[in-house]
Amino acid sequence: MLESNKPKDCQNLCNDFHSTIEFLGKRWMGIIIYSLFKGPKRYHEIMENIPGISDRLLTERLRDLEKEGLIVKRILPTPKRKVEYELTQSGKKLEDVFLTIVAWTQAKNES
Amino acid sequence: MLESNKPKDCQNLCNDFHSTIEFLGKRWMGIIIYSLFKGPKRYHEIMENIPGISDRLLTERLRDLEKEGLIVKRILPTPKRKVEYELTQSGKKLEDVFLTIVAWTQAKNES
DNA sequence: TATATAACTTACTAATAGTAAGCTTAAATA
DNA sequence: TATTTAAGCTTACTATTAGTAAGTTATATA
Repeated sequence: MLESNKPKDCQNLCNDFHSTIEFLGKRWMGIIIYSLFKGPKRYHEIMENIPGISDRLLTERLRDLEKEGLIVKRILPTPKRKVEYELTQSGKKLEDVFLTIVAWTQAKNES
Repeated sequence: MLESNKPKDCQNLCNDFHSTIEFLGKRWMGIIIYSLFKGPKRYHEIMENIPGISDRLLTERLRDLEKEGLIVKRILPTPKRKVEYELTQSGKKLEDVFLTIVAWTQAKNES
């Protein structure tokens, strides 16, 4: 997904930016990642953290994130089926990006 | 737009992040802003910079950006109708965010 | 006068998101 | 033992958003 739909005549910087923002910008994507910064979470915990999201889309986004290597899914061998999602190293590094976005939003709302 | 659809039980940081990413994450939004970092551009110049975008969506996004105060539209009094779009102070400050995204993408692609 | 270009607008189709219901496995409770 | 409840999905369908194609207005040039 990060590979497809590349604009053809803009530079590399622009390509890097475009592919990433089109992926991270899909509905709910950002906030799903955001909710995992504090540590691994179970499916229904993520749902509870994100009012308004549907289970269908949550599943779809989690698959996208797995495919891109930003999260890992772990099925725990505990009684009562337990599935956990955790950010990979790559995923965790997005925290910088997210903090910059929050800072920008706050600066904007103050002025 | 930055105001609507707020999740109810996540903290302020999370609200700030959510509203902003849902706005910036709309299709083509990021790359339109990106293309204006180098300075004001005319409608068709933006189009030429962003292969794949349609004129309908470009117009729609430019209106959204105006409404949020991230760009200004300027109709120049030159012969041959000339319209220019320029980032506001708020808009220009997004460059930090964007550079962090590019840096993250490059780090990811290298590893 | 005919054609071209800039910057849109409108109408319509295709893709993506949202809603609602159902499925499966296991544990908890009656 | 039978029934209910919960987690983690899947499927089918509707609504919203994006993409495509054509039309509009005003000036400019051949």
